[in-house]
Amino acid sequence: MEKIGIKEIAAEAGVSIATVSHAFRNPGRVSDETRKKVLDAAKKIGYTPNRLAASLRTSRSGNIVAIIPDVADSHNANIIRAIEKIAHSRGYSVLLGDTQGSEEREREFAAMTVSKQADGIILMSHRLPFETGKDKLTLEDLPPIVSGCEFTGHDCIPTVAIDDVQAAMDATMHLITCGHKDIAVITGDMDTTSSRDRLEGFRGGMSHSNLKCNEDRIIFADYSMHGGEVATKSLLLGKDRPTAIFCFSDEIALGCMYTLRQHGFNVPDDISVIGFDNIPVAKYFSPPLTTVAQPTEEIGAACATILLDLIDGKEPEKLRNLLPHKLLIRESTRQLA
Amino acid sequence: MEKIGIKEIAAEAGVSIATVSHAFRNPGRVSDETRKKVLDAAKKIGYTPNRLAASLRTSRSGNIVAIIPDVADSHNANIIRAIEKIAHSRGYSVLLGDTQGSEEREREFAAMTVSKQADGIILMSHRLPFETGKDKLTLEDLPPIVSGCEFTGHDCIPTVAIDDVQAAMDATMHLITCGHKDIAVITGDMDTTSSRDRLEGFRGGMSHSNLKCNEDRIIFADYSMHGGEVATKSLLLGKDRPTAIFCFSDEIALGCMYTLRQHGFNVPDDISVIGFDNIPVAKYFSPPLTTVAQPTEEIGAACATILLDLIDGKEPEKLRNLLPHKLLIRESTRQLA
DNA sequence: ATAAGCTTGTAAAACGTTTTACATCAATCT
DNA sequence: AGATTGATGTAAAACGTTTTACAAGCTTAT
Repeated sequence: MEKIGIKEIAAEAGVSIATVSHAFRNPGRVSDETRKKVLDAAKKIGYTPNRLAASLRTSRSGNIVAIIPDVADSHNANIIRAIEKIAHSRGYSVLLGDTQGSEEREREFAAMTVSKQADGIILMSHRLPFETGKDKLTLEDLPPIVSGCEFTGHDCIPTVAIDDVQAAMDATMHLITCGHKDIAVITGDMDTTSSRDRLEGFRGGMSHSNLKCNEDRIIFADYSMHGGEVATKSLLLGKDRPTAIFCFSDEIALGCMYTLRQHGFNVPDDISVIGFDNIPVAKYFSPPLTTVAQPTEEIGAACATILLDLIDGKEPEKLRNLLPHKLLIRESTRQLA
Repeated sequence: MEKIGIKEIAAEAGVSIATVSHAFRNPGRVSDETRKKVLDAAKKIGYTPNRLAASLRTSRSGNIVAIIPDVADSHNANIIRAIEKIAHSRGYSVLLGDTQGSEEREREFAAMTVSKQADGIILMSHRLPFETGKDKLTLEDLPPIVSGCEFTGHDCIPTVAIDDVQAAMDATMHLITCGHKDIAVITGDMDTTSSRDRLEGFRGGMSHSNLKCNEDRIIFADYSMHGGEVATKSLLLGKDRPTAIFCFSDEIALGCMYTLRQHGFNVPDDISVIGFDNIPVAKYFSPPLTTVAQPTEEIGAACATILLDLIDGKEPEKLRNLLPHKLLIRESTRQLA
């Protein structure tokens, strides 16, 4: 299997390498006749262009890197899948940047844009993975980047997310409407803006209904089933019980419901539980989980679309893209008698 | 922000570009003194090597591509995460190849090795993503590749998986030991070797126990919650019910249990359900799912390790790497009175 | 018949590294 | 002293494309 490049097919077709390149990239530039000659030669010899060489020349890698805390998290995985779908359809590949929450790894992955391995970044984190001298950044200071589901605090960065404050308020109001007054919260990682916003939404809902928000009822966890498990245990240590628990992710809710069951509580008879995200398993759970659905498919697609447009030099129309969420009332919450 | 490459730092350090390259890649090749000069200059100017250029020269992209049917599938996602972890630790990045089962996309992703975008392939599919003239392949005919969880039928390809036949037999024997005689099966995609092997294991377990295997009790589905849902509905159409259902994945089992519940059946009181994979949510489900655990972390790690060794030119010790599975008896199966 | 304008093809310079082969110099050996 | 060796630095050739600037030929307009 000897090397086979543009040079070999140029020889085969009896033209120059420039012509071969044009035949592929720039069809209008050559006559139909030569183009056919070239294409035939390429097919005959079995030629596949070397993307590395092309990338080097054009300084476009054709890759984007997705920086995510955890691919195995159901919510993230669904977003990633949507990202990959769009990227692929536009001829890009996606590099997986699973960080397990480590800022160091976020930076390593982000650095792929400077080493030219990637043309842009989709960032699912609340922090910017760069040393930034200044506070006030502009789009020009950064490689093409869009952030998903979290806000970095730099408003020059296009972001796609839902309105977490409003969504959390909706969830809270659902509980309150059901007659719940003593509501506990299990947050995600409070470094994230999503958790902070959701907490703000919760507080808003409570105060809007003139309900007191008992600080002891706010348990801090991280976004995982195990986090929900631990948090719920600590919640159950106290003497009295809340009548409802608002979990800031579905995974947390699953861990929470598991622990409640273990301690002999029935959901929703004894305690109502509401989740957040609407991961695929939520519907199938027992009881089916009431939750606020995020449009994961659309979020991923929007992230990818905006990023690729950015790479193509198109300014994004909006910097702040808020997609609609939706409260899904299933069977893990109930109307209080 | 002007271009900054090896050339600029050579100028800054007052050496040749060859020396700069050596200082980075080949420290022993230059004196400590010059090395320091170079490194200082690099740090001062803020230099990051262009990986594309290096890759072109060395014809090593530093990427591997993971070809998976669906990243959002919990079992796959966990394997991918393990792959990424090992790859990253060895300086490689992983390109996401979500195929949604499409052979065309499998081939597109596999072609990345010929276009030099990737140095190797981790294949989680039962079919080889190449046009192969011959039947009898050797390692030399292929780019570096290892297959995970499925067998392609070409035994020159290193594979890491569990012993699906034995694992399914273990699951079946558990059910039989519990006193079940009328056992239904919901398979995954029967194109896959995993499903075929599991079915074989099931049959083996039944016949080993002198139980008749009723073909009507075998329902074909695909590996998803929805698949489990549909299959279970069809299973419930018949007059009599099996006392146990063996689902070929946990996701199928979740869909199955959901549907059983919807039809008023209690698991495990009315019907026992056993899954396969031990995805993270299995433990948290209600009832906690009895299942056969796959060592996902180890599978992913082994795939990555073997592939990277292969890329480095090391022959794999074994072509067939069977990792141990483990039956996890939880609460979705019960002893028949 | 000359100029102007297309169309089509090409030579050659990039892109930013790595690596080979060679040059230089000092130290060591005979 | 001359030869050998080892350590260190460098020039220059790759790697496989894309793209610019130019050349050649042909058509059309004047």
